[in-house]
Amino acid sequence: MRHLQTLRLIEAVARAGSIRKAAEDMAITSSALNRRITGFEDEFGYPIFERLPRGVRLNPAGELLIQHIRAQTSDLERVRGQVADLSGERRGHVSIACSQALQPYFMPEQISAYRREHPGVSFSVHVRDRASAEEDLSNFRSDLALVVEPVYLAEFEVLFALQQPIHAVMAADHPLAARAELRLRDCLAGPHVVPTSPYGVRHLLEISVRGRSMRLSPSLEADSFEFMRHYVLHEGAVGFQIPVGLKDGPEVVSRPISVRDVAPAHLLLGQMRGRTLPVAPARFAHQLQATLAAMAEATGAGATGAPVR
Amino acid sequence: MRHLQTLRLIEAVARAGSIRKAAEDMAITSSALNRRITGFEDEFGYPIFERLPRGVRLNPAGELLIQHIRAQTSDLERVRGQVADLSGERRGHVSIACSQALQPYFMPEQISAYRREHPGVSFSVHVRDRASAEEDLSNFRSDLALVVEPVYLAEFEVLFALQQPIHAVMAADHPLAARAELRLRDCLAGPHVVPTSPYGVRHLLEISVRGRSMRLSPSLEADSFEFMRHYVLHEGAVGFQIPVGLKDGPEVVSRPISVRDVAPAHLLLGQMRGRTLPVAPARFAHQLQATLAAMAEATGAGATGAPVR
DNA sequence: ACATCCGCTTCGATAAATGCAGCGGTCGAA
DNA sequence: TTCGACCGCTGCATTTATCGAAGCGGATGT
Repeated sequence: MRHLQTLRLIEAVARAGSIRKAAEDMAITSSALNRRITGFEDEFGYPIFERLPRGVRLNPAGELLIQHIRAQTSDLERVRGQVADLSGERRGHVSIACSQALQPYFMPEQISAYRREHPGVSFSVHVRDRASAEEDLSNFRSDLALVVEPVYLAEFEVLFALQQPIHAVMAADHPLAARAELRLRDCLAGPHVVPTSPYGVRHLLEISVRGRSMRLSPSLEADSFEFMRHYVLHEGAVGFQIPVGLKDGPEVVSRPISVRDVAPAHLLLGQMRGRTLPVAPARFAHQLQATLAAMAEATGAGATGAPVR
Repeated sequence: MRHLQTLRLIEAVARAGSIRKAAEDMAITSSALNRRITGFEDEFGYPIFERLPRGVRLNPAGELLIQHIRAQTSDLERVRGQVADLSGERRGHVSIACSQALQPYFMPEQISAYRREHPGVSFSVHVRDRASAEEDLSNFRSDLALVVEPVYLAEFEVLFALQQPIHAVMAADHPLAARAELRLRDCLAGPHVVPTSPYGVRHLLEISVRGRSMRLSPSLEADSFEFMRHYVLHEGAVGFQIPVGLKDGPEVVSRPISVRDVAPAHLLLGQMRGRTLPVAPARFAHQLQATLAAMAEATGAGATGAPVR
């Protein structure tokens, strides 16, 4: 799309922070790029960058504009996908931001299932904590987000919500593994490992201990659930995770913690508010909804859905 | 905005129905225009026009694209307005589709009041029947619509709703003018004039007589309320209109018809669903809401509002 | 059969964008 | 303070893209 070239260049400059750097990225000379920027500002009527001694930065007008540019670029992609769709072929790209819990089992299964039906659709997966997942949505870096306990719900339009009780994760021979359901107090009595604070599970644990006679005193904090899942084997410690990110094996098992102690985690599927998704992301969202609804059905957990626009 | 030139040309071709005609409209040669079209189709990946013996027409892909183009053009206008707004100056353009009833008094007053505050804002007013007003919204030809009894509410997002009882319009010396409230039967007993069928008032009258022992037998049908308002003077007939379009004078007066006979008309202010309005239209919508709410307050009529996004 | 209108192509002329080199300025380290 | 690095910006020659004029072949309606 050549008519978008100037807009792409503007975005590159905003990203690089300097015209010369952006020029290198985009493989043109800085003079040419500079003239395109100033030329655009002239016909736009207002400057969009403020000139600093060491480069440029978007001014408020530029922030407004860059948002438009991103929306516009992504919308053209949506149109192209719809056109491809009515030519019979389903192709396109799905970009999804998701919590780490979905990394090992859920997302790989879902994506490969979708790609079996539509091999022309490619994916990009961004593992994000709950705050930056939403940021990805508003920057059009991701079409969808599947997050545990999102933070700012302003720009986040919920497509489906599923509750999952927090599970304790431990070695199969851990004493607590004998029980079917655990109390939080018992989990915290021994050595335990918890995620770092940006994560939803940690957030829920913090809330649970607050105002009670319990305290998190983790022997290990980590931002990798995968790491923690392996670590519990070595120290006989207890970790925490939601069931969607778990699969009991011969070595590691998980047991639910009573919802009297820890509120269930909300797993939310969402998109940017008001945006019309391209065909492929919309259909993939449908598939996710269906899968999550089936999981809710199976476990009796609360779930609510909304149609994907 | 030069980078939009190709898109504008595409729209011109779609409008003109032929490349040569559009070329003349846009003051370039048909060969240049033809190359831009085919060039765009090439990089877009799909043809967007179907070639007919006597010209071209958008194919389904083109319909999708033209919708994107319109949305994109209008959104850039919105951004520009917001930028102007944060530079202190309020300027921009408001395009509004409204029912004929609002033509003589309401809209002129509202627009001049707004322009007293913001002289930089220009307006275009399109008088539309209730069906085509909504069509205007979805084609981005109008930012706002203020319509009596809209038809298809799918793309129409209601910003404010006001109920107004139908009034009978007649000469000041008409016998019925002596009463404070009229019955529909009395109005239809003598000669009466009614709007043509696309209009909301006619619609409500049709519903009222249906299934009762009354019948519309208009001595005159017209699509101009202004014309009808003058006509009642000559024949001693009764016309129908909602109060927002009326102002009693020495010659012509209006009297409400009992709501037992005719349901009140719904006067709806709306925009295209999901669209973010530019600053000027959004503020003007606010003003309209306030005025309509005050009218509702004064007459005790039902009204509901929603915030303009 | 004929004139008309259409989309599309060719080709030389024209206008626009680009690369190159260089100017003046700010900043941080020597 | 000096010096080098990096910045945005600007003339100038050159390359690249775009345009206008003319014409071709096909479909249409008279």
